[in-house]
Amino acid sequence: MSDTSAPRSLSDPPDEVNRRQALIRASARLFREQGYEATTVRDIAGAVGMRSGSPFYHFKNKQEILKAVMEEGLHQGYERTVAALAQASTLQAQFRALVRTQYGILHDEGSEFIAVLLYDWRSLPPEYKQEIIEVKDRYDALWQQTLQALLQAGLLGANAAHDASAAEDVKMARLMVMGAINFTATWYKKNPVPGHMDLDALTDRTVRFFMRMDNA
Amino acid sequence: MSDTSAPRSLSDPPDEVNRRQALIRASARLFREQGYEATTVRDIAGAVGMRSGSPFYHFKNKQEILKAVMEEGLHQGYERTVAALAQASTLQAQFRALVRTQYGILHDEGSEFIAVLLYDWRSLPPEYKQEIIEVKDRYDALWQQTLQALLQAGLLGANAAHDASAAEDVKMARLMVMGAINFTATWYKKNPVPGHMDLDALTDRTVRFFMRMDNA
DNA sequence: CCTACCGATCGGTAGG
DNA sequence: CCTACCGATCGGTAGG
Repeated sequence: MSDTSAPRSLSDPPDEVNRRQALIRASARLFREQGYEATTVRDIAGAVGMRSGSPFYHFKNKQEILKAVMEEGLHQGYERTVAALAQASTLQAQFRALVRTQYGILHDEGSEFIAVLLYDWRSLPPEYKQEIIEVKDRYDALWQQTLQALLQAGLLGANAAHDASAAEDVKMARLMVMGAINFTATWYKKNPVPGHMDLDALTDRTVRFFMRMDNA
Repeated sequence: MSDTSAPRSLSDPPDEVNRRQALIRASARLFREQGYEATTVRDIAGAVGMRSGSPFYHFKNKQEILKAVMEEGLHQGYERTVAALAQASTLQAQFRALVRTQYGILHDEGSEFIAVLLYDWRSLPPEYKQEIIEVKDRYDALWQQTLQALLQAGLLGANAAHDASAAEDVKMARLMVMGAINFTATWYKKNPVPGHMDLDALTDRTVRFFMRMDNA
């Protein structure tokens, strides 16, 4: 239905793609707040000023909306992470960039896609999971390189590298660090009061906890 | 409906409480697999051999079942953690005990309650959240003591204690460590193949990553 | 705890 | 993208 749409002139497609994007963004916000199962197609339609049947003009069913939200999250996350890493010169700066970017991806306004990926994963039909996992692997690979180098330098975690930082150790380190960061989705709240911890302060504390600082 | 049941002799109540427990256990398993919203009262009833209306003899609505699952998890978790801590003599042994116990609570067969608490939190009605939070605070306090001592001794995390291990630092350390552990609920799978990492191995790796080992 | 049932809602579709 | 609609299912209840 979306790959065999009628031929159209070069001037009218933008709107259709914008409506689709609006649905994805609104869905992400609603899924993030209420969960996928508790969110109604009518909720989604209403959020963008449509009637209840209209989202099915853009997606063939509700599950495809969920999949699109997750794909959008991985796409944005990948781009933001690559850009952040490119700005960092030292190994330590790279780690800080990874942490700060992940916090932004999880907590920035309008950036609810990855939180949905994490917390509504079980609602995604198995056929779709494979596709998403492949994209997610490329995303995780961005972390793997920096963490591998940090481990080898003895700068990550409580202990100096044991052997030669086996691939298994790097993976475990990534799961621990990303797990701690991703879990902030369950407890971190933004701007409740002026004095509260913002994402930069959260990044500081996180980096300090996981990475050796030796400012000596 | 449940607080004004008919007066009964001292010999027949046990069964009623057993049926209620069976509902809680079955619900926990179903919620863990499918999520609260995707689980039907009919699913729950069927899992314990009841008809669809019968769970409402034990709970006044579906949300009360969710609340009961979470309360059961916190109760069991508290007891298991206290027992594990009591067995540990050194500070390091206490940390290992906390980690291993939490992994058991999250991944042992028949122990799905806390995973439900973590992943279906947003489905719990706000009125109930307050009650659960109070119990959860006591649970978290069990971690706080050990982590505070570890931080002060410079044994936790990548850096030696900075100031005097402020309460904020202890809380942050707990959120990071428990976050990493709790997040295993999303990726760790039990006994897939003989050679796979079991909970003891997972504990080893976790402890080694977060706590200074100095076996010198 | 069962039988029988109900009102409400939900995902999705036909036909324009 | 709307109107109008449908079959299925869901949480919950009455009455025993």
